[in-house]
Amino acid sequence: MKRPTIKDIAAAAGVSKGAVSLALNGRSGVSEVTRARVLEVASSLGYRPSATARALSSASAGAVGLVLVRPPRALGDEAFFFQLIAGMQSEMSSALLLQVVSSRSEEIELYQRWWAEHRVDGVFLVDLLVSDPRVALMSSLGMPAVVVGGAGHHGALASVWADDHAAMTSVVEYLKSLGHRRIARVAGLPSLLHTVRRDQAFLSSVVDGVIVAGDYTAEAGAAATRMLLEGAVPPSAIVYDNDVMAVAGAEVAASLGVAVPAELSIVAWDDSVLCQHGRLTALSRDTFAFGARAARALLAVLEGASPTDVEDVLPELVVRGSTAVAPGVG
Amino acid sequence: MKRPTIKDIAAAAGVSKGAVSLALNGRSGVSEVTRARVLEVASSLGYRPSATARALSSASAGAVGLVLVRPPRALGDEAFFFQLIAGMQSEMSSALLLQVVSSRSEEIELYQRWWAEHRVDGVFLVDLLVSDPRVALMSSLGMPAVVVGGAGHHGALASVWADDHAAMTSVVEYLKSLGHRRIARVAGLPSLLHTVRRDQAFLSSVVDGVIVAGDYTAEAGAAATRMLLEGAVPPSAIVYDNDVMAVAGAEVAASLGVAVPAELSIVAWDDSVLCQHGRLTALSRDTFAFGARAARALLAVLEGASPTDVEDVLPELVVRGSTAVAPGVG
DNA sequence: AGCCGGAGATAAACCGGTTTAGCTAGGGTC
DNA sequence: GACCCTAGCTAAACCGGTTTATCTCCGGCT
Repeated sequence: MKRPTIKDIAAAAGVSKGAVSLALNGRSGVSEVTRARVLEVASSLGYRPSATARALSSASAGAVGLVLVRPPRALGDEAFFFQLIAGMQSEMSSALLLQVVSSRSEEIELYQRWWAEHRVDGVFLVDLLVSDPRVALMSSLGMPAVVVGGAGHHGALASVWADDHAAMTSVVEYLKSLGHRRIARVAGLPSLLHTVRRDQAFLSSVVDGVIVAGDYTAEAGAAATRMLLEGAVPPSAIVYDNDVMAVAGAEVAASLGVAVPAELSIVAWDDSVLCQHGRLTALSRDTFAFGARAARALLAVLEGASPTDVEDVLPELVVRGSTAVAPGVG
Repeated sequence: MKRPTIKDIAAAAGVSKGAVSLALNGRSGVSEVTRARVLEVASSLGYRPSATARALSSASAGAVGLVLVRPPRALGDEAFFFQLIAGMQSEMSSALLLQVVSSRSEEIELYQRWWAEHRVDGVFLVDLLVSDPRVALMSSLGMPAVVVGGAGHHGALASVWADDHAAMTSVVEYLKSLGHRRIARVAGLPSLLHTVRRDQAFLSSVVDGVIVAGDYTAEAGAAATRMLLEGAVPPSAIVYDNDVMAVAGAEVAASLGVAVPAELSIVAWDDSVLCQHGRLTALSRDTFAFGARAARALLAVLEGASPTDVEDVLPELVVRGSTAVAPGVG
C-alpha cells in the first residue's frame, strides 16, 4: 500500500507527469478542464508530493533551520528560546529543523551542510556576536536568513530586533527617578552584541555605574551580587540581564541581610514565571510575538521580498515589589 | 562555485558514479586502492553528500521528528519539553524536525505527511493518550517510533518510561509517614495516560483522598487549590502534577492564610528552577537524561534493533521546605 | 585447453518530482 | 492557401544520489 506518486496520478488522469506537475502547482500550460481533472484525481487518491523529491529538483526544502549554541544541559532553563520557538511555529506552516551544538564552529559547519544538502530554505540567526562571521557566511552562501535580536542591520540580512538601548535607558531613568545614584548591572556574555549595546546604554545614562559580566546562570548571578554587595560602596540598585541571575541575586541579598526593595532594588531583563513568582520588577517583552514576527520576516525573505529591519515593540517595564525609592531618599 | 556532486568526484577520481557511491559508503565492490583514492579526492574537494538526494533513493532521511500538540502560547512555560528536547539532541547527531500543532488530527496528518515525504526516519511520541490512535498509525505506516513517557508497552513500539505508579506510591507513603491522612491530588489532563496511572496509584495507596483535574496552568492550580482549601474538610497535603500548578497553589494557600508547611504540605511533580526557588518539595527526575535515553532508544530502533521497553530511573523525592508533619501530629 | 567463479568496475535504471524542448492542432493574418 | 502563433500537451532530461544488471579480467581447477 504505497503512497501514490505523480506517476500514478498521471496514469489515472490519462495525462503525462509533466502535465500533472503543472496542474498541481497552478502554473500555466494546461487547460482548466485538465487541471480540474488532475486535482480531482490527486485528491481522491490522497496524493502528497514528496518534499524530498521536490527539494532535489532545486525547489523548496519546506523547512527552516535554527541552530542553538549551548551546552545542552543549560538549555532547559532558558524559557526564552522555547517561547521564541513556539512563536515562530505559530506563524509557520513548515517545520523547524532544530539542532543544538556546543561550539560556534559546529554551527557554521551545520549551516553549510544544511544548505548544501538542501535541507532548509533559510535560517534564523540568534545570539548575534559583536562581529559575527555568520553574516558574511550567509551572503556568501546566498542563504536566506533573518537575524533575530541583533539590533541594527547586518550586511544584506533582514533583522528583527528590539531597541535594547532605549529599553536600558528607560530602566536606568526609572531607577534614577526613584533616587538611585549608584546602580550596578550584571551583564550577559560579553561576546554577544546585545550585551554590548546594553552596556553602552547603561554607561551613557547612569551617573555612577558598574558592570559585572555574567553568563546567565544562577551561579554567576549569585557570585556577581555577592561581590557587589560586599564591596566598599554597594549599589542601591542592580539590573540583571536575565531572570535566572536576578532571582539568584535576590536570594543572595536576602542571605546577606540586605532588604529588597528597602535597601536594594532589583530589575530583571526578560520577564518570566520566575519573575512573576519572585515579585521581581522586570523588563517584559512578548517573546512569543517576537518569534512570530521573526518567522514572518523569514517567510517574506523566502518569498523574495527585499530584506527589511523590523523593530519590535519596546519592552515594557513591569513594576513589582523588587524596586523602591533609594535608601535615604523621600 | 557549486558544491561538488558525486559526479564531480567520479570524474576527478577517474571512476564511475556507482564506484564512488560504493567507496564512500564503505561497501564492498571496489578495491581498497580505489576506495582510498576516492576518499582522498572527496575530502580534498570538500564533498558532502546531499541528504535530499540520498533520502530520495529510499535511504535515510537523516532526521527524526517530534510533534507537540499545544496551544502554542502555553508551550513556553513548559520547561519539561525543552529539557527533553535538549536531552534528545545531546545523543543525536541528526537534526530534529519539530512542529507545534494545535490539534490531534493535525498531528496525525503531519506524521503521515512526514513519512510519505521521506522527511524523517522516525518519531518520538509524547503525551500518550489512554487509548492512543498513534500507536496503530505507526505500525500501519511501518514508521519507527519511540513512546516517550507512556508506561507499559504499546503494540510493537519501543518505549521509554518512568514508573509513575511506584513514584506516586512513594510520595503518598512519604506523606502518610508524616501523619497525613486526608491528601489531595491536583491532576493533569485526564486524557493522558500517565494521569490515569498516577490517579490509580494515588487512589490505591491513599487513605482519604480526593482528585481534582487540572491542565498544568497556573490558573487551574490556583482554582483547584482554592476549592480544596475552602471545602468542608480541607486536605493537609496536596500533590500537584506539575511545577506551575504547585507554585500557584502555594500562593493561593498563602493568600488564604494557610501556612505552608505547618498547615498544608505541598509536593510538586517534576522539579524545576521554579520549585527550587519556591522551596517546594518535588519529585525530581532528570528530564534531560530522559530525553537522551529516548533518543538512544529511537536510534536503536532505526538501526534495526527490536523495540524494547526501557524503564527510566525512579524519580527521586527532593524534600524542601514545603512538606512537614501533619497538623496535630508529633 | 576449457570452464567456472569471483573480484572490480561500469552503465543504466531508479527514486519522485521539475523543467525544458518539441510536437500537434486550431485560429488568425495577409 | 501559405504562414505564423499560441495553447495544450508529451517526451525526455535533470536533480544527486543508490542499486542492480552486466561486462571484463584473471586465476584456479579438471
